[in-house]
Amino acid sequence: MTDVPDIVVSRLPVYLRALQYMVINGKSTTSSQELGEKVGISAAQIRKDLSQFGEFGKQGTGYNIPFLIDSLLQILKVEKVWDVVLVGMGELGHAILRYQGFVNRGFNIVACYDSDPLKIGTKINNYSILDVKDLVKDAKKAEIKMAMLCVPASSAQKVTDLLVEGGVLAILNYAPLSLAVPTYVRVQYIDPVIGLQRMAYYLNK
Amino acid sequence: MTDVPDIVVSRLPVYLRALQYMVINGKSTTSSQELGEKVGISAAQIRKDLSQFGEFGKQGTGYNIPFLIDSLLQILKVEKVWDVVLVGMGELGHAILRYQGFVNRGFNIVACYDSDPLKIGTKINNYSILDVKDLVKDAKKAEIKMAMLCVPASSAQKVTDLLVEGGVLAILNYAPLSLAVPTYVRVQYIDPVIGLQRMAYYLNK
DNA sequence: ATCATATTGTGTTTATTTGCACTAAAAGGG
DNA sequence: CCCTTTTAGTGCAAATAAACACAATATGAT
Ligand SMILES: NC(=O)c1ccc[n+]([C@@H]2O[C@H](COP(=O)([O-])OP(=O)(O)OC[C@H]3O[C@@H](n4cnc5c(N)ncnc54)[C@H](O)[C@@H]3O)[C@@H](O)[C@H]2O)c1
Ligand SMILES: NC(=O)c1ccc[n+]([C@@H]2O[C@H](COP(=O)([O-])OP(=O)(O)OC[C@H]3O[C@@H](n4cnc5c(N)ncnc54)[C@H](O)[C@@H]3O)[C@@H](O)[C@H]2O)c1
Repeated sequence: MTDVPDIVVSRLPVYLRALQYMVINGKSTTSSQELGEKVGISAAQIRKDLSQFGEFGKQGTGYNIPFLIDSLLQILKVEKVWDVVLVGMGELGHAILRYQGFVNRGFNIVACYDSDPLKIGTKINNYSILDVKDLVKDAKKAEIKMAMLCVPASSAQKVTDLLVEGGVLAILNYAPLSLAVPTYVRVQYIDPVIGLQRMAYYLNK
Repeated sequence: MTDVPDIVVSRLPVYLRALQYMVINGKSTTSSQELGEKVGISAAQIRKDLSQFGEFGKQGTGYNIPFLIDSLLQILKVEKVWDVVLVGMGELGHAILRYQGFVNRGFNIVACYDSDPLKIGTKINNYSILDVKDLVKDAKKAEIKMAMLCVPASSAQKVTDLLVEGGVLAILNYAPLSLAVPTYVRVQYIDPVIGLQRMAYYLNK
């Protein structure tokens, strides 16, 4: 458990999402077989992954879904809600701020920033857009560990450096470029075009 | 070249993106070393990946960036622009439709669909929102191969089945759940919460 | 109580992926 | 022209990941 491979960790949120969906559909137990079919991963793989963290199932009967969900929430450290800041209040930043799907999965946007004087001070959904100049200071003060980055590619590295200076350790990057960060900072990339290009390879022209 | 591992293909768009960014910054040659530093992948890995498709560099001098970009565009089949349909014109669908970053990377939204009678027929950016009832027929007729899915989780599988029926072979899914599709159909997932949860694991509470 | 069935957790094997290290080639300087 | 430096492409080894297969155990039916 001290040294779980990244690739195992990366699958856990997918299991969690599928399990939470099962609960919505009124199910209370499942098996590695059934879960595997839902998420497109082999049953053996799922059992191996989970075995990295303990024993959560029962032979013959499978897994109790609420218990497994709870265990995964603990493992992923999302049983409490993390404070997150959002930088870049353009088209995408607005959509993200209005999205209701974060908080019930462990994340709460607590502040949003922009550099455009016309936007700073305006209000959206109870949020006042703050000046990015205050980002480092604010993040340090509130001990913010996570951020979502929605600025144009041209300023993404600059803002990333500010986030790192402010003590942020995890960045969800929507800008279409690779970021340079210290090894202790994690980045996850959201670039729909990368997804489309990965699939285009397999199409016939 | 007939059987390149998925994982290799999945890295190519990342290389491409970094190379295109280098061009913007006025560079015309690079090395596996330099590219590797930009994207956080070892130089050896990059050389191995590219060697799956041919020889693109020159010993001693590295890679000519425009040539390598062109080669990657060919390999990924994005040197032409693919027609894509968008289903689900809510908050996110609107933001995606207005986003200008698709077409210069190989993808063009040609139609958008919704099921809400209040939305069908309304106009956004020269697009008329079409009735999802026509999706299968339209997709077949226009031989659409790619789609972006922005409907709520509760209707995502239903719409997916329509897309498959319409002949779509690649789906970019924004709904927070795993989709069931035939083996010949590819899906890429965009779920920001999954990204955040993957990082939360590494944070200290 | 016994048996058939289901299903976990895991040791072992197999497959895949990455990294290493070297050869070959290209460029530039003196 | 020769030497030094740089760097691609690649065979091989090491590391990592996935699949297999089975003992152990739980359930329910007869
Ligand atoms: N809109 C989409 O659907 C979409 C989809 C995929 C990716 N993206 C990417 O997300 C990012 C944002 O996209 P968008 O459409 O919202 O762009 P946008 O231009 O509408 O918004 C960018 C915002 O960032 C602000 N900004 C610029 N520099 C800043 C800085 N240094 N500090 C703080 N704020 C700064 C701008 O003032 C603006 O409000 C881009 O990188 C884009 O490529 C957007
Ligand atoms: N808004 C965001 O920033 C964001 C972020 C991440 C993920 N998502 C996900 O993206 C999806 C869309 O999000 P949203 O905020 O735009 O939701 P939304 O409710 O605003 O929009 C959903 C749209 O889909 C349409 N729809 C419903 N059923 C349909 C059907 N069968 N056929 C065609 N259209 C149908 C609805 O009429 C509506 O217009 C959701 O699954 C959401 O979880 C959204």
